Amino acid sequence: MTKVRAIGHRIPMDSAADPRVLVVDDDPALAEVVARYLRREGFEVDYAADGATGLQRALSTLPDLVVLDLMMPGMDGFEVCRRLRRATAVPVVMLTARGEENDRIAGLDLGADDYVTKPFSPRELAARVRAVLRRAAAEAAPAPLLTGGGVEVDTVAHRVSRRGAPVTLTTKEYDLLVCFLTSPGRAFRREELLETVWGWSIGDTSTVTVHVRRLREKIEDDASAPRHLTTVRGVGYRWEP
Amino acid sequence: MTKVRAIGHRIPMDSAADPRVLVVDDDPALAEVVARYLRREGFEVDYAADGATGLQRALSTLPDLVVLDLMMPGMDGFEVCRRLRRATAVPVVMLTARGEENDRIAGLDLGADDYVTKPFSPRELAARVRAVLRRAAAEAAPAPLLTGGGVEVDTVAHRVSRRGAPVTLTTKEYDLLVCFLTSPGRAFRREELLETVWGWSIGDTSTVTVHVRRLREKIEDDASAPRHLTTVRGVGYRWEP
DNA sequence: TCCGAGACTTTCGCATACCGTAAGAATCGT
DNA sequence: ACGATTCTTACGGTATGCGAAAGTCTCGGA
Repeated sequence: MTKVRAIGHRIPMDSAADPRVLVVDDDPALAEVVARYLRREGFEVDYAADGATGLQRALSTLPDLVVLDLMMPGMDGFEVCRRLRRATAVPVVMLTARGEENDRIAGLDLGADDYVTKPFSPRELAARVRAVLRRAAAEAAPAPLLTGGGVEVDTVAHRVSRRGAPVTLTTKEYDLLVCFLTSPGRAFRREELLETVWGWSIGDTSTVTVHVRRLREKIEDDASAPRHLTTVRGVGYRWEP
Repeated sequence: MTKVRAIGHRIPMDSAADPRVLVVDDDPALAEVVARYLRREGFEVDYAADGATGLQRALSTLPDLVVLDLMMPGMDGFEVCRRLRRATAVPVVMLTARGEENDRIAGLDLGADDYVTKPFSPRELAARVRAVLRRAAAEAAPAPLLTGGGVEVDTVAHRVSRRGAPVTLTTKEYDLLVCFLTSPGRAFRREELLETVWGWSIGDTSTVTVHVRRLREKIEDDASAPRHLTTVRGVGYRWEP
């Protein structure tokens, strides 16, 4: 995972309950419309009528997302967003007036995840809210990792690390490692590896030997006394977790 | 395209033809004025004189947008809008009498995308119609806001900036960047990019190489030592946030 | 309709990292 | 101790990615 989310942010997908949205707007009529629509769309909606209240509510209830009006008396949307960002990573959707280009840019700078320009339809807002939540969930979802013996392989990012430290492998080394990690403890014959990793049905098995050696050099503490990628004499190699 | 729209709703931007608008109003004189103006503004206009007919027509012809009078004998605008929403996602612009605040709220609540209070100028209505169509098209677009590594992409405005400074990208460069930013950290094979961005199943992958290079030239501090758009040797490229 | 600018694609040469082979050294099992 | 197996190292060929530039394509203006 690349980005660390701040403490306390609930991830909607993880919970069975509906995603909770906090709407902060000084126009009660608008907020009411928005809230009703969002509720019908399956969100649990809370409401605050000004910036200070909204901030406090957000920090205490930790909603899944905050809909934030930009122009408010007292503490405006900018300020709320900024303070919110200090403590949490809760996604924010800004409501801005049409054509406030500068405000939009500044809003992005402050870490708003999306913006909707007034006038907007509740349907549009709901769509944006859903999209942002989807993105946030995807971002928080950890990448599937192959692990074993202090080695981690992120097959999505195509990245390898050993005790947290990044390791650069060549294609063949990578394929070999993945092969071993998907079947830890299993002994692979050289011919088998040649078939699986190289796609050869016949060939010089010393090729495997050399690549295993190179792989050991990168992921073992002591390549001449391997503890994970061990030799099975007369057969081939095996990964010890 | 990431989002599936409700059945049968044409997306105006996708079609070369003029957007089709259905006007539903029980006042033929008013409808005639509106229709004529909208036609001159480049819309294809259909007309229905009452709610029931309008609903049926909307469901059968699937226009790009419906202009709906609120007060009608028989089935009123509320009811039409509600039933329309059950089956389609077609945008709706409501025509309401002045000062009917409750109606306005209820209309939006039912999923209307905008409202115009009577009396209105045809010009104003046309402007609203265009705005709603634009929004509807934007709503169908993928993740509206993408950021990572100091680069910001506004997919709504189709605009890219780096540390706040605007950057102009060509189409392919833009598509590439969007592709990377929607899956940061993920390693893309060249063939994959060729498939996703170019739509080719086979082709010369050096095309990707060259475009990636150009993209680096524009968004990296030092294109020869890329920090975000990195090469994954033997595989392709990856975006580091 | 023709032309030109910009965008896109293809080609080519270069530098480098990678791969496979071979040959000698070391190690293991008996 | 001895043969078989594995390890280690070195080296040349090759694939890969990069950079530059020439060759197409497309679209808008004259």
